[in-house]
Amino acid sequence: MRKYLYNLINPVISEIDKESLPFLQFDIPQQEAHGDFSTNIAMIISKRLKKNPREIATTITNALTLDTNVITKTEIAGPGFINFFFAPAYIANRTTEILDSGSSFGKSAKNSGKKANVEFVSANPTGPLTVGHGRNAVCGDTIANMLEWIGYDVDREYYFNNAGRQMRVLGDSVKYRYRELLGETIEFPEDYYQGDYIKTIAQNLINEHGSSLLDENPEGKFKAAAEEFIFADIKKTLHSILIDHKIFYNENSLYEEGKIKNLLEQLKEKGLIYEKDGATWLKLSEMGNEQDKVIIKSTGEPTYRLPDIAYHITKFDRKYDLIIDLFGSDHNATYPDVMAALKSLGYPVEKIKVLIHQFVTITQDNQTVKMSTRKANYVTIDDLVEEVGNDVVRYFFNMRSITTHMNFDIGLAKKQSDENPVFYLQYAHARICSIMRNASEQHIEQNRENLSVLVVPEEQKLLKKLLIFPDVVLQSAELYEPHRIAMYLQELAEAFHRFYTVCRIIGSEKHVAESRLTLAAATKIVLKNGLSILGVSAPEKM
RNA sequence: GCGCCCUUAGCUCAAUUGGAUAGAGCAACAGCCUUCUAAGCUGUAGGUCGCUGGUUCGAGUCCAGCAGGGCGUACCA
Repeated sequence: MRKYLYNLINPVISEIDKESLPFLQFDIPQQEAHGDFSTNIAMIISKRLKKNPREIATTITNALTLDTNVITKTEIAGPGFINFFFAPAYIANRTTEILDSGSSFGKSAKNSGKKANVEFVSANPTGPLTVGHGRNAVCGDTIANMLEWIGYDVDREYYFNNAGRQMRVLGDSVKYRYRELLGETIEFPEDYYQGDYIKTIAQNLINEHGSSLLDENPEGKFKAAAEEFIFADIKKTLHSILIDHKIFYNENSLYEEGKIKNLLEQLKEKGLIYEKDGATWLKLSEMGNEQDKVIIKSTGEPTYRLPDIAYHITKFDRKYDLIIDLFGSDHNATYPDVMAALKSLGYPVEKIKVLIHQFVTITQDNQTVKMSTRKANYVTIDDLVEEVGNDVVRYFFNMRSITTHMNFDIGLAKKQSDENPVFYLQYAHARICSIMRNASEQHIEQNRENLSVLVVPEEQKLLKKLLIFPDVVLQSAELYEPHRIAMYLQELAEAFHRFYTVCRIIGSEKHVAESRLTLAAATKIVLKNGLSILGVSAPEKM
């Protein structure tokens, strides 16, 4: 419908003021009285030509020749908006497009042939995934889904590091528990990993090796066992909320494949690093950032910046057209350094989109819960899924903009799971399935021949909602904003529930019943498609 | 101190990217089930869009300043 309008207006605008053409766009007015679409182009031209916008709008509308089967009327309103009213029958007949496309209604080939990489979660394997990781995990996966819907070939990637201090402490924590379980009296360090899973890992080692590992280096079998155990747990957790990364990229491989060494040589060659106080510094101040930072400590160990830069170079080497990094706000100070270095090395950094989500504040009994993996003070994603189910978890994290500092009340989430908005959407889907079952028993069949009978306001509202779905998907994906899909589905479900209340199918006149059933079928398709982007199931019964 | 983010109804959050009368859910109140699922629908009430200026046809949205909150600001990741 937008395209139709565009083709209609375009020639007229070209004649009045070619320069304004790029600004031509059509919005859906908030108020129904303002029509199905509106454009502010007259106001834009007005600014450039210094003419009265309403006069320009009149000129435009007078120049149009309308097919009243499609557009019944136009009007000029307010300061100079032009509003368009589509013919109800025309709208009703668009339903067939939804039915024909089915499970691919809403998909676009806009980016077909392009490859995207979405890096998310990327938590080091030191403990189970917590509710704190939930937002990153769910939003990352949903963004990947959205990109697939607009044509990208998407790789989901998880970057981790099993070499640093964190992991050393982890291995040592296991060894302490190992000795403890073998009867030794130990004093477990306060800043070591306190979680019970450490004991489980130690017990597993005892079952397998007995006491033969007492002389083993904590960084050897202990760390390896911990990493393996915890990673298996993380993958299982992610899988339970429908997340399966294709690539697990280990920082170690950057060293093993000589990528770190290559990078250092490149940086040296371009004069971007220097030595001071026994450490190697990156000249970030010359790249426009605040201050120089250390990339190799005086101990000879690199800081995280060096591997991070090398890692991102591999993403360029792997020929991605779009590279998405999803971080929590605690990383917001680190990526500008990496970006600056990549830019100085001549990489096309505009292909990288860094998305920062704000933290979810977890509250329990009116108290803020400060999550800490070290202190084993956390609520895990597993706990939450077990309590409320993966649909609620996925919907919850997807329903708010990632820029919002979201609040999550654990008690409320558990208690009010029945009232969670996700059920509102799923209920609409289940209702449709139920109608279809009943209609089938009554021998009412879908029929596209008489769709123009769908002119009741509730039918028209629902139809219009359905038809904008592809636009919503495209916009959400291009803005990397999953919550827009969730908001849209909420509105769609509302439109359906109203339709359901006012417009009966069984018992209505044959043509009406058949057409309404067809409309319900189209609604079912869109609900299911939308829910699948969010990773939420569409139940047949509730 | 500096950087990024946030401040909208009692609570949790939207707002078509600068559009017309700022909207949902929860909580509150009043209604609607002998007909397709009441996990639903209808209605009432609830607002100085943190504050002050500025930009323009038009500002919750952009700019400046101020106040409050979150996250950072390492030779940790």
